[in-house]
Amino acid sequence: MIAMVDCNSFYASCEQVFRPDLWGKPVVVLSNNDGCIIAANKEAKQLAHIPMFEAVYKIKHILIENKVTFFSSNYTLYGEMSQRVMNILETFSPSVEVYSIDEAFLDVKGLSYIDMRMYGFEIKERIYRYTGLPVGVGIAPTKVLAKLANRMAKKIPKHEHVYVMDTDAKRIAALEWADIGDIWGIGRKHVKRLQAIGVFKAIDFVKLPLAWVRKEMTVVGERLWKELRGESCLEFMAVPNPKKAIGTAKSFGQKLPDLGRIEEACAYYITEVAEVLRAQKSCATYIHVAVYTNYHSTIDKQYSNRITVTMPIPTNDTFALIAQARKALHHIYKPGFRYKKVAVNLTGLIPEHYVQGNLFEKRSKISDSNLMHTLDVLNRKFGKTTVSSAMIGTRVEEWELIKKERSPRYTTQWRELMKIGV
DNA sequence: TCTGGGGTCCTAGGACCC
DNA sequence: TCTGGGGTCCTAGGACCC
Repeated sequence: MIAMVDCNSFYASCEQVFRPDLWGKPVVVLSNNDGCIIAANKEAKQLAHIPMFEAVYKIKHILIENKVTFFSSNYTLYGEMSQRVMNILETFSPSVEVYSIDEAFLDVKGLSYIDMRMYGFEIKERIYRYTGLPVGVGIAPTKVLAKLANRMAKKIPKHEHVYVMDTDAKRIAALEWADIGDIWGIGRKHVKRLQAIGVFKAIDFVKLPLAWVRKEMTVVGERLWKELRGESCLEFMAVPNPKKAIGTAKSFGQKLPDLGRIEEACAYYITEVAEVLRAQKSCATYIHVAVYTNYHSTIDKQYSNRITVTMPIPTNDTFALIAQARKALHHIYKPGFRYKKVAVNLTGLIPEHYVQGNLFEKRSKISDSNLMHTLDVLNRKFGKTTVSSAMIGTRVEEWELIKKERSPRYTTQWRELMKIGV
């Protein structure tokens, strides 16, 4: 059996933990740049028609009329709260797969002597008591079924956020209950095609011939089909695989016509991704750089372009990566446009001790790992850009993201601790 | 004026190798 | 008349997830 634990309206719940005055009230969280809605608690979902991913400026009046509190996203806070939840889960099973910032699978196959429903409630209650965050727990024989059990735990009130699918009769009942689009891994496109041939419920899907599923939905669909029938196909990954790509692509706070600011933003993003790269002890072979104008705009001239460069020797040296990214950017930048976004992506990631040198470059010239290590230590201790490349410049506020309504970073900054009383 | 960001996996087709 | 067969690597595009 596998348990699936996931936090309810995670971002909104994190905000509410530190704001008792908002308990029971509608709360939404906005995307980077305060562009659209990415999370809403159940009060906000009930209250008004608030479509997820809707542009904020279009529905701002609805939010204000309904007294919905909105926050800019505060990933520092969410990441740290997530860590707390995962730490608690580690005490429930020796084998935990952290699937996303707010979800994890627990391998519970060795716990057959325990009452699974009690176990689920214990998880739910302990996490709430220790963190203030509400969670749902679904327990079932496969991952896809555990996801489904988790959904039932939350959607069917009598289950009180804990549901155990431990018999075949319960599995069949679940498949009869679930719409095809409720199944993890079946997205919009497939829902349309399935409905077109009369498949509306999960039970209809598992009755389809496997050959059809394989042909129309590839091996991905085949796995889902088998998992829903109780045959486990998705590997349990207690140890995460190293990332195959590390990238970032953020919109600017304002549109930028000049190469200078874009170069600075690009250098900054490279600095960020290079830190992640070193944290997983990898080196990158390729850098992809792309620029975009605002494709929503009807008045701006549109342009976007991308380029891939190969590093002479795979590296995780921030300065070497910035130098190459800068050259790449010069290739694709064209004057006369108002740019909205620059994206950088590192791929061809290999473990740092497997890096193959080449005859013509001296390795020490390409990378100085002591320097990088010192940089990481300093920035971790004293703050993000305590020591960084001068390419980043000093005009960060001219391109950085807009976050007007960000809550305090209660758990990671002394100056932003929660205050009680007057 | 204002519309997110970071990922994974799979397949087909082209280029190339022996 | 008749022009092989087995393979790898890479990229772009599609679909999906949170």
